Amino acid sequence: MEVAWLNHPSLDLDLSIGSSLRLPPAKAEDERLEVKALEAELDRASDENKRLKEMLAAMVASYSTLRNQMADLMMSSNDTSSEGGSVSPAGTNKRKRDAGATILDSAHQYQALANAAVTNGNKRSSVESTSSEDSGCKRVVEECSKPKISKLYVRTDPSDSSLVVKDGYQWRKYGQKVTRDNPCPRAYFRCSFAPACSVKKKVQKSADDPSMLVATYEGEHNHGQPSQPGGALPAAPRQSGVAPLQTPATNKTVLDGMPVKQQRVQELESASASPDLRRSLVEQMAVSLTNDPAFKTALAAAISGRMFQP
DNA sequence: CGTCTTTGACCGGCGC
DNA sequence: GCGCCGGTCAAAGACG
Repeated sequence: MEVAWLNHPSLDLDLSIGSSLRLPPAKAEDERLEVKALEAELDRASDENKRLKEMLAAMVASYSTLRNQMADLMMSSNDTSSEGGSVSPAGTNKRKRDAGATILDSAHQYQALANAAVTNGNKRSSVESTSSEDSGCKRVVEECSKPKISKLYVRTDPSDSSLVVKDGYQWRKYGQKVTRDNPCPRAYFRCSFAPACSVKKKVQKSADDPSMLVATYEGEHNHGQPSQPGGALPAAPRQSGVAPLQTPATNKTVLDGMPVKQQRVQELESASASPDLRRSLVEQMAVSLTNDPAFKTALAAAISGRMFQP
């Protein structure tokens, strides 16, 4: 992964134009006032520029750190698969699923970086995303090697012990276990909307980040989304169906790009969409956009371009 | 009263 | 074969 957008020409935010605005001393008083106003504006722009550069530096540093950690994790994963000695804190990584957990955590760290980018970017940017409101719904979907298995990462309140991931479907909890590699319990859910639906869901807090819920979907829904606008939706009092953010079994990823975004826009434009649905769709679109390098480049260009506007 | 959650027991796969 | 561990079952209780 490259950070080529950081080298974008429009990201050269160095403002050294103050000296070119000096006026001859024989100007009228109103012109002096105008010059002062312009200088004040320049000062504000310079401060803004300074803050933006600090944010960029922090983001690059975070990215470098996480990339190094990712490389370490990948190397240790290879080591444990080729050698008997394991240094994993989870103990003996003898089982195949442990290797998968390592990959999962790596993806988790990349998502943490993406979330940090969203948060930092919204502090000063004129582009605001509802996902920065920290409502516990920053999500990303990672495709797994196996078909019909998908993972969903949901940021939630660390103090919230409920393992509920609102994805628009109706789930029935049928078990809970404390696994060896994670002190947080893992909850097992089955789709309760259709009795014949074989989709299962496992939800567990991340061992590294208690504020991150990891939902693993297995199987494929053989019915529509219960909370889809216009669709039949039985009352689900305990688990308020919010937005059908994705169909887990289809392994559609929000990172894929425009087709999903266009679909979300169409859903957003639907007059029958509930406020919760629209909010969640906006959140998903924001996450999707922040994972798009082209969008980042355009955003950086817009920010830098705006600063030089009169 | 129907549905859902909780939780201990049970089952099967895997490694030693 | 035994023990560990993840996943599932099912009875009991909670809730609206």
